[in-house]
Parts: sequence; C-alpha cells; structure tokens
Amino acid sequence: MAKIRQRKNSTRKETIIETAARLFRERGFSATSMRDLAEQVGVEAASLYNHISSKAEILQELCFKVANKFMSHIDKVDAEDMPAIKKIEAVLRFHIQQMLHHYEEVYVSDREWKHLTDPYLSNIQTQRRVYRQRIASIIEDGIKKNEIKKIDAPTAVLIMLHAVSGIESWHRSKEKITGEVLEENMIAILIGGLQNK
Amino acid sequence: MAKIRQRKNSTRKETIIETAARLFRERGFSATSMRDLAEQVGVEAASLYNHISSKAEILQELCFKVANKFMSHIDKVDAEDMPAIKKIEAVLRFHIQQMLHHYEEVYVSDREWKHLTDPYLSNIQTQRRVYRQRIASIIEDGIKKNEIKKIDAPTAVLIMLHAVSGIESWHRSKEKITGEVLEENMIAILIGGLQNK
DNA sequence: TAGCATAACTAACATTTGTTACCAGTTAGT
DNA sequence: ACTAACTGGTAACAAATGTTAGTTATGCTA
Repeated sequence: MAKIRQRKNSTRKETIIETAARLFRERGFSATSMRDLAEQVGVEAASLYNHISSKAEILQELCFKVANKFMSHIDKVDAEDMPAIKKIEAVLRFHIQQMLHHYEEVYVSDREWKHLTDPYLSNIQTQRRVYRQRIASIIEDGIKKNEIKKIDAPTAVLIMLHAVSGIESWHRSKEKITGEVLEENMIAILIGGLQNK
Repeated sequence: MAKIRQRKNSTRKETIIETAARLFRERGFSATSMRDLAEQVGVEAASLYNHISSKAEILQELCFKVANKFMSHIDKVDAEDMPAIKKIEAVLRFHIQQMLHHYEEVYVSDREWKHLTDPYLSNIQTQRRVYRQRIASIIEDGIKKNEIKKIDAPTAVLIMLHAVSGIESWHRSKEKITGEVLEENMIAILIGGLQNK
C-alpha cells in the first residue's frame, strides 16, 4: 500500500496543503480537482479525506495562514520608532521576501481568496481591508511629515501590493536575476516613486 | 419566447461575451458555468450555442481582442519620435485608461488566459512575452540615454504592468477618487520611480 | 505477537458540468 | 404568402466533480 510521500518533518496534512498550493497556483482553485491533487500526492482522492475535511478547508488554511503572517508583521513594524518611509520600505521588503520564498501560498491566497465562502470570505475581506488601511495610514503620516510625495495613499497602497505580485512572472522566467537584485530593483522604483526628493 | 435582452447596437454574440466578461471577472473562468452565464443573459444554457461555439471560444475572443488592442497601441507609440520615458508614460497611460474603461475584458484576459488551450495558449503566451520584451527594450533605451534610472528593465516592466491591475481594487472600492486623479497618481509614483532625477 | 490507531483502498453517490439533438416560433427577403 | 435563416426552448448525454461508506493494509507500542 502506497504511503503518502512524506517530505521531511511535516505532517501528511501539511504535505497535502503544500501540494494543493502548487496546483492552485498553476491551475486555480476551481480548476483543480481533488483527483488532480490526489494524483500529485500519490494517493486516491478519497484518501485525502483522512487528513482534511474538505477542499474548501485547504483554501481556508492557506488564506488565513498568509493573512496572519502579514498582519503580525505589520504590527511589529508599526510599533517600531522609525520614519514612515522606512516603515513602508520594511513592509514592502517583507512582501517581496514572502513572494520570493513562500511564493505558492502567498500567491494563491492573494488570487484565490474570492472562492472562500462565508464566514471565511467576510473575515478575509475585512482583514484585507484593515491591512491596506494600515499601510495607507503610514503613508499619510509620511506625507504629513514631508517624507513622502503628496499622493493619494490608497492608490499608493494598491500599486505597492499589486506590483509585488508581479514576482510571479519572475518565478516563471528563464533568465532570472537573483532574488536580492530583484528586491533592490523593486525598492528603487517603488520607494523612489513615493519618496519626496 | 424570451428574446435575448439586446443592449444598444451590439449583436447577440457581443452581449453574451460582455456578460461573460463580467462573470469571469467576478467568479473566474472555471467557476462560471454556462448555466450561470445563460441566466444572466436571460436565456437557457443550450440557447447560447446558437451564438457561440463553446465556452472556450468566449475566453479566446476576450483574450485576443485585448491582446491585439495593446499590441497595436505599442506599435503606434514605438513608431513615434519621443524620449523613451515619454513612450513608457504613453504605454502606462494607455494601460490605466483601458483598465478604467474596459475593466472587465482587460482584467479577465490578464487573469484567465491560463485557461486557454493550445494552440491559443501558446499563441497568447508568445504575444505576452513579445509585448513585455518591447516595453523592456524601450526602458533599456531610456537607461542608455540617462532618461531612466539604472534598473533591471524586465523588473520595471513587471512592476508597471502588475501595478495597473491594482485598478481592480479601485473599481470595487466605495470612496473612489476620480479616474483622472487615479491616473495622475499612478503616473506620479511609477514614472517618478523610473525617472532619473 | 496481539491490538489499535492511522491511513490507504474500492465503490458508489448525487450533482454539476459542457454540449448536442431536435423541435417550434419569429423575422426578413422574395 | 412561402421560404429560409435565426433564435429560442426541452430533454438528454457522458464525463467530471466533491464527498461518503465500508473495508483492508500498515506500523507503532504494549
């Protein structure tokens, strides 16, 4: 009887969710069937239900894991005492690094959260709204202190966050510059674009 | 016998495709069924096939319509005689305006092209690659002429194009600034971020 | 080695899916 | 008025979907 291929120190549930993240990224949540997932895991579809309770649960775990990670990071940054522009840079760098090193789950939770159902859907929508609002507040603070250009803060947030999701193209491209260089380039353009000079 | 609700001067096929664009944006291509679409159009699912030949065809039409539009615009811009940074600005403004005024189809073709099947899939992938490459070339030209910061051109392209897709959030937000103000803000940040000062 | 929890399998389910076949009104051109 | 092209409806299809039930194999611990 074929056992689930256990990747290093992770439970079977974690293995399933990691694999699902990859498939959800490649094909989207709706276009990924439980049989697709099972095949990639090396098991029959029904066997997945020994570890997870539904397809929806997988997406929930992915989305909330990522949401919590970003939320607690901005807590930390916001508590520190530094110029607003530095806070924005810290948040941006965190996003870039997460997209570099936890690509699949970050990308999926950003693109596929719409397929959650209530109450999880409302919950994640609220979290996303709050999160963007917090970044906007930091930007507005930076504008007041003349660290940042006089621009519409929500627009700046929208640009920042969406620009980062472009790292998906980087992952799929052949001739990659290194992650570090990518990060510095993105910072140069985006922080350069926000900063008052 | 219920007739298709004819919107102003458009054929039935166009009505179907417009409605499909809206649903594909809201729910994604895979999560939109032909029965969903039929209901929104005000018709039975089978009747749709009097006007289109398959679900896939709808996505194809959307994707290639948008791709052609962007491709022919960059042709025009590239042929003109202006500084590289101005060309980039022109391309960026076009993207912004398209996202403002043809939101559904632009957004859908950007997000859902992965669900095309060959030969359309390969075709669109090539077009997208070529398009990004052309923008990158303009940027590299601008760097040579010291109009643009010394940055990695493909990274700049990736930021530009993905930032624009953030306009989706703007469409869904309550307290909207006007489209014109949004455009100027995006230009300020992104062109400001690229420009050598 | 016996026992038990874990995790795999097979079979089947009720729905939903995209699509086709076929038929019936409607409309436009002769 | 006759015909042909349209455009709608109903019924049905095979395949795919998420999930459950029931059973069997595995491997750890006593």
